[in-house]
Amino acid sequence: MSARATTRPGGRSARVQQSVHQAVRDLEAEVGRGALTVPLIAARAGVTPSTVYRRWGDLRELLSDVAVERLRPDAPPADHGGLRADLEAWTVQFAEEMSSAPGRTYIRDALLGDPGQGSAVRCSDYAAEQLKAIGVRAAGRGEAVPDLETLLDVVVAPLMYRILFRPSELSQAYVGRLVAAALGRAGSPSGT
Amino acid sequence: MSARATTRPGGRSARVQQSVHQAVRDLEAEVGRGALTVPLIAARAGVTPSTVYRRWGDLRELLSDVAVERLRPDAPPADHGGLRADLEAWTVQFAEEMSSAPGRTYIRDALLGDPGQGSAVRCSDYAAEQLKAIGVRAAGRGEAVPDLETLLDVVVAPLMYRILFRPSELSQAYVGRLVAAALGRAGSPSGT
DNA sequence: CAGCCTAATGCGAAGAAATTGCGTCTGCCG
DNA sequence: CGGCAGACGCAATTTCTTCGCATTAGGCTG
Repeated sequence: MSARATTRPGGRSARVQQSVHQAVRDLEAEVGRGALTVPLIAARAGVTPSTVYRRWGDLRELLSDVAVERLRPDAPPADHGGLRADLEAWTVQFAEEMSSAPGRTYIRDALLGDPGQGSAVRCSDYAAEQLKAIGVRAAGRGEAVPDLETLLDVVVAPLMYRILFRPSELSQAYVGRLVAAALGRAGSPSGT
Repeated sequence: MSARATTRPGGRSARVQQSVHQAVRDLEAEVGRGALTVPLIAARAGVTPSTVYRRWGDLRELLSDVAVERLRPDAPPADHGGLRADLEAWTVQFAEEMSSAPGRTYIRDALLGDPGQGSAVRCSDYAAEQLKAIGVRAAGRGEAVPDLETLLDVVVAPLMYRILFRPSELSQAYVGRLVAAALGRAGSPSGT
């Protein structure tokens, strides 16, 4: 599950976590991701390596923790006045962010670092929350809304599959087809 | 791209590669995946650690290489006399293999161990080849065959997304719905 | 078939990273 | 105000990683 904020903000643990996270982000930009090591990060954060090892276990879990933070949406999905427009805009932005070089790195870090897959679940939940918000808003307008599971299957899953397994271009036309396919199934339940 | 067989079978390089791969498989079963280290593997394989580092770079790439081998299909998809039956059987088997504990481990190793994503592409190609074989056979029977890209989007992608990001149960009913969705789109092109 | 030539491996040392025990300190709670 | 549990710093030890150099295997040419 990686390290979450266990103590209140202002406590020492919280300060250490924040400091280490910041050190990772800084060093990622300065020396590149490949050159990151625990001792290096610890030195920048002003803590000893053993602290990092005890809190996060190893470098991968720490990077996973940081990556999840970066993948967290910073705002609710933009409102374009209609389900199709909202969904298209969100999907385009999502595809661009995730298929970019940094995006791919964050996804891989998030997936790789956490043995219990907790990080991966959180990533999926982020997308699900955004889609759900779009759906709720559309339902408020009286529109027929596709099932959340269907959206994940038809829109998110193909995008992520191509990003992870087939590093090719994701054309806007392709993204449009995914959205169209999702809307064509409005209301049809999927489930697991 | 990891290390491939560069010399002919029987050469020393080939022997070393085979020996190291075998050591990984053996030790994975004996001490568990988490306890694997390069020096340990090298000792078992009868080579020096530096040889492993030179050929594979690091432990992750080596594990990625081995994982891809294990994910390679060992036989063409079974023939059940019809497209739907073939597709359903293949999908069920694929889902079972990939969602099992070892399957998930191999996928993660293959996916995340290779910086160039060459391993991931190979994994995707394996599935694509199997699906293509099913399609060719069905076309020979005169059946309408779904586009390969559509199959990847509608069947493979959702399965892999759930396996990687949402470690929940993959019910046979869910697999059946995926196949049904794919057949419902027979012939409609997708593309990238 | 003999001998060269490239590339991969073995070996060993040096440097870096990971792990662990123990003492200290912070900050929460009675 | 004082105790207590958990987290951190420090330092020694172990293990992993990298690198230069010598050696050898195997392919290739004459």
